[in-house]
Amino acid sequence: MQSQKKSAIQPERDIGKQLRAVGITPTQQRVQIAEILFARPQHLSADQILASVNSLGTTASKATIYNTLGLFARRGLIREVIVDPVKVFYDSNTSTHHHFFNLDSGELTDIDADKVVVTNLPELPGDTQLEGIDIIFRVRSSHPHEEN
Amino acid sequence: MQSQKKSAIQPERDIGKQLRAVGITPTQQRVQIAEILFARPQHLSADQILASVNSLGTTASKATIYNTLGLFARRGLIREVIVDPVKVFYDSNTSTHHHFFNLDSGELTDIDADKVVVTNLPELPGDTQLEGIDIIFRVRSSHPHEEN
DNA sequence: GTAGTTGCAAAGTGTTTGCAGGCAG
DNA sequence: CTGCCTGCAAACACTTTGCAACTAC
Repeated sequence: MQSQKKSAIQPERDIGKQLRAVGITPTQQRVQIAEILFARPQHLSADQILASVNSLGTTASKATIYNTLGLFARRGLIREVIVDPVKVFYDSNTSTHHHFFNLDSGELTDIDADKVVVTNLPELPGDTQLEGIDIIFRVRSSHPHEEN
Repeated sequence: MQSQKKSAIQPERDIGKQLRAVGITPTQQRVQIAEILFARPQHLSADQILASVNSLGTTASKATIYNTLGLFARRGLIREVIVDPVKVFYDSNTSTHHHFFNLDSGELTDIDADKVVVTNLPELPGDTQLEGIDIIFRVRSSHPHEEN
């Protein structure tokens, strides 16, 4: 009984544990940022996270946001999604999956891994190891569209 | 005989035609940029193109490089490759294919379309149309690697 | 107490823009 | 001649960095 816990009751504690589990000291700011990200699977930009953190009382600086996101990503807690030339998205869903990227709205949507089957994997260039596969379906909202 | 031409003899003329074919006025700079890009299938950044153009005698400004690359991409002459958060690559190979991206060297390599078979295409989000599919294999050079 | 973290502001990058002068047709 | 291009420099947006003050443990 003492090893059981109802999740979502004290998220802070759990998040602290989660961070420690990957060797990250759980500071106020990091826990705050993690709470926002891990609340549900989602795609957020550094800016959005900064805004969320600061609207929740505690503050974090831009520098800390970027440091923390980079750290989380290196530790595998989140995934960087590079689809927009202008900014990076951070995805709190780390299970294998892919994305729709709406070029008009800038919106990012998940695609279940089993929806896209990749066969015939190519052989890697000499002396490299695979870090990850990104599959992005670029879509546009269907209004008639001028090309210029 | 008059409608035959040995390619690569007067590339400028051909490129002029190619540009006109997609409704682009072939100015000096645009032809110059197109020549570099179309010389062979390759992946170049705006910076690299600027350097190439300027080392070839004719000059083009940064603004013109960006304008031209954007224009070429919209007209389908080249393809923008978004893999590096820091800069866009322009790919003069417009046939369907995918990429290896070496995170250590920043190098981009082609993968033939038939090497990667995607089955089970997901259905698009309501009211959108597919613009393109990007598949990127992120790899690292195989030296032991510290994570921090 | 001490290593590690944070915040601020300044610097850095790639890219975009405004506008005067220039070139293509 | 006229509208479209080009170049310059300034503006931009995102991200990174340097360094002093602060916090976790």
